[in-house]
Amino acid sequence: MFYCGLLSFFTIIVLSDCARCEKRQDVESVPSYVMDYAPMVHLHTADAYRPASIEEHLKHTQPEVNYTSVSESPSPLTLGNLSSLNESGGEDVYLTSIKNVEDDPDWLFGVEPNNSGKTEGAFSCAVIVNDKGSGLVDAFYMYFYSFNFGGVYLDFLNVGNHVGDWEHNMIRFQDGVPQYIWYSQHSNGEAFAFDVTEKYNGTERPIAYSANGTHAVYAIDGDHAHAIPNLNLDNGIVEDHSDKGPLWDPTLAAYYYSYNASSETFTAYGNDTPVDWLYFKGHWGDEQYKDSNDLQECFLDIDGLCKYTNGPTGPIDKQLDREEAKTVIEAIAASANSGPPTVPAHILELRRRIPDIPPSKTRERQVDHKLIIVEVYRPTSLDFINRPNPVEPQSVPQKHPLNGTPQFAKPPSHSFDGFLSGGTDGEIRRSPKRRKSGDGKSLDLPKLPVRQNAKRLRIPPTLSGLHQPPPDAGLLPSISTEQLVAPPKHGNSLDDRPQGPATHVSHEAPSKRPANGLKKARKSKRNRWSDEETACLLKGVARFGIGNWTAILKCPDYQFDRRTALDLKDRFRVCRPEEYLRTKQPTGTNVPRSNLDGSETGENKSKSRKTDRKSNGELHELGITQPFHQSGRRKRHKYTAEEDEAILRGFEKFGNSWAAIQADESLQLGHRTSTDLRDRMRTKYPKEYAEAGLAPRPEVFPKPPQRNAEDRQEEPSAQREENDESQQSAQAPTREENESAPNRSRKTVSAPFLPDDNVFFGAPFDNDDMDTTRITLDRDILQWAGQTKNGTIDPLNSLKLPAPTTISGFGPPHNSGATGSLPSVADITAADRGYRTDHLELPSLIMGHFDAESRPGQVLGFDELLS
DNA sequence: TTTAGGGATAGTA
DNA sequence: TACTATCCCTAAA
Repeated sequence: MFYCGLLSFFTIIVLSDCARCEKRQDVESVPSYVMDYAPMVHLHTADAYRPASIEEHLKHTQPEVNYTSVSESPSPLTLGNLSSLNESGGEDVYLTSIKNVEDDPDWLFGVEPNNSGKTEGAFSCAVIVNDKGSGLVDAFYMYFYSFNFGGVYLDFLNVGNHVGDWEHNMIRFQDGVPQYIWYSQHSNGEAFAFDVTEKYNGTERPIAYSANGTHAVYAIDGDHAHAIPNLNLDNGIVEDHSDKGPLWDPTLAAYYYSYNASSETFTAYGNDTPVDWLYFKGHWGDEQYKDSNDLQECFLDIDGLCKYTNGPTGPIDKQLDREEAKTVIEAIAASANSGPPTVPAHILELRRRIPDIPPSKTRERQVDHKLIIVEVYRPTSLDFINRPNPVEPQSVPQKHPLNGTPQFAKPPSHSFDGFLSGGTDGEIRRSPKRRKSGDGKSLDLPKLPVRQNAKRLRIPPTLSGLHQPPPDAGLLPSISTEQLVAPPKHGNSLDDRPQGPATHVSHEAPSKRPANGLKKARKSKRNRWSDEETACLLKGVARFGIGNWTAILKCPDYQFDRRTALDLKDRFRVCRPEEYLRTKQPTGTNVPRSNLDGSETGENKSKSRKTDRKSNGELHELGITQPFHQSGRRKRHKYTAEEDEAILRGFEKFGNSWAAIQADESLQLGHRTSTDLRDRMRTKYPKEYAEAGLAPRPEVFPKPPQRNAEDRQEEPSAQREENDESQQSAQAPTREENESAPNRSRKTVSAPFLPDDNVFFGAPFDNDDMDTTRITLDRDILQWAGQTKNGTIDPLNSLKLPAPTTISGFGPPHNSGATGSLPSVADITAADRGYRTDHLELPSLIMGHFDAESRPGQVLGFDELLS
């Protein structure tokens, strides 16, 4: 922190390195294996509530007992004096938000991890090491968030929100070797043999998935059934959702302690690390709001189904000295045979009022002087842990859910040591269902379940490539008359897409068409956003996050009128300027929704028309009650001169071994990914990149060539210079160059451009006539293609494209007859890549490489086109 | 596991 | 609206 403060003007590289310095200084005494095996946490992409500064949290809360401020509390409250509150009420103290939490104060949202995974400036993790002797060490990785959003159940029930949220992983080591790992989930959790868990990027560090809003920690991503605290519903009704969102490395901004269980004392590893706060016995958030509180909503007035619940207690209450296996197993076994079941009153009440709620599935037991609720039917925790893999049969080799690597193939052979006795936010809830193996005291841990949707559809080899425009597809004339529209200069935008299959022949009156068959470009008319479209956009952003424009655009739930992803972004920027700007602000800053109510005051004043901005009230009317969250995209970081220099040096040293460049410590590029480095090299040093035999990035949509000197003269000189430079440095290599380029595994074949004096399809036309838009093909075209083989062209064998049946003039091609359905190459592609399922897109005709002597009316083979 | 190819989005003019 | 830089996804080696 000290160094960061002094050198704040330094670059990201330095800051990043500083983060490592901090870590090293603070953890010198921490057992190395505690660091080496520390979890990496995938936050949920859509989660608005990120890890938060433990210290900062205190600045925005005040201690209350029974909804009344504690008069004798120290001021200010700090991590160094927090435990003094134990004198004022102990467990009854609630650190209560000073401001209305529904005004979305900044601190509630925590801090987005930076590129290094660090919550910059926010210590949001406490690592607590309990050395139990005889080589047995439990390491707790406590994660702190300032707010827990309980989620919406049954589509209408928002319950379980609370200020403050502590979750954790615990790893049990034997002689420095990790044996088991525990993931805390609500009032319970799961344990796995350490070896079977997913690891981070080639390291030994296990991955933990933090659920959206609740921050429950899971071993795999995807959906996870769980229970509303104190209420059990059928499996699947209530779910946590986790995904591979931003990576958080909790160790980069953490406090480190050892814990002596016999004396119940904490000792900091770092000299300046505050310790006192760990002894605080109270709650880290507000006490459950009373029914009379405007913020509180209890479903059917049932106390167990309230929107806001108590804030949690802290690390000291997480049972830091967990029991040995035998004790726990015996205790649970005993629990299964004791007493009649007791259904909590609020569940009975709910059931009485809602008859179709499933019958009671809980039983309460006293175990180790604690009340536990046993879930009779729903498999959770122990049941889950101790059965063989519940998802995949044992005989089926396990595959990695994402890349097929058999990381989880190891059979579950580890015995369960039963450190499950703790790790709860309150009472312990366990299932009596369990399967013992061996002597009944040792229980097998399962393999991790494989994500249900892990299978990835593949494109059949013969059609592979159809999902991407063939590099030379531009040689073929457009086959869609509806696309024969001279586009704007760079008409590659998605709003050029027709809404239906594009192979349909236009029925437009011929008189409206110029003689060359091309429609004149329509003057772009302003396409105003309708209220319906705007509502769709806002709902889409609430659902997919700021930045997932394409996902919103493609979602069939939302209707847009010829919009592009860019349009969506621009519109959102107009409707909610401050929230959009939040994406551009430094990590960790949040614009509270209270400042987004449409009023234009102070710094929030926006240029956008007030009528276009959407107030909180309007959002509420759309059912949007939560702040918009970010997409999982990393924040952009401009490359510094130092980085560029280092990349160039690295490239000279390692060539295109980007991973080696990244890993070279002397280059200080570890904060960029290897692909980032490739991208930057490709962008910044196209010449060097190309000279090394690497294919420059092809134009996504080839621009029309400069046809003659006149055109060039009209071009602004600066632009021309730029083009000249880029042509020299980044121009696609010629075929010869391609063939001579060494060590190139993939080559880019660029569409050849017509020399200046060539004739274009026999008809003169100006720039406006040139079609640079994508052709959008209906998937039926493939069937058509299959039917259109003749002696000259086999489209599927050449470009896998239908060839035009005529090239005379530019009238509608004779391809309108095929309307049958092709099952699904498009679907396969779309399903695989998340694209629309009804179209395939190809670049359209730009400048055909036609010889002036080509004969109108003749079908040319692809080879002829190339020749 | 790494790189290549190229699409998507952010940011700016 | 246009354009580039950066980030991202995925096929292929």
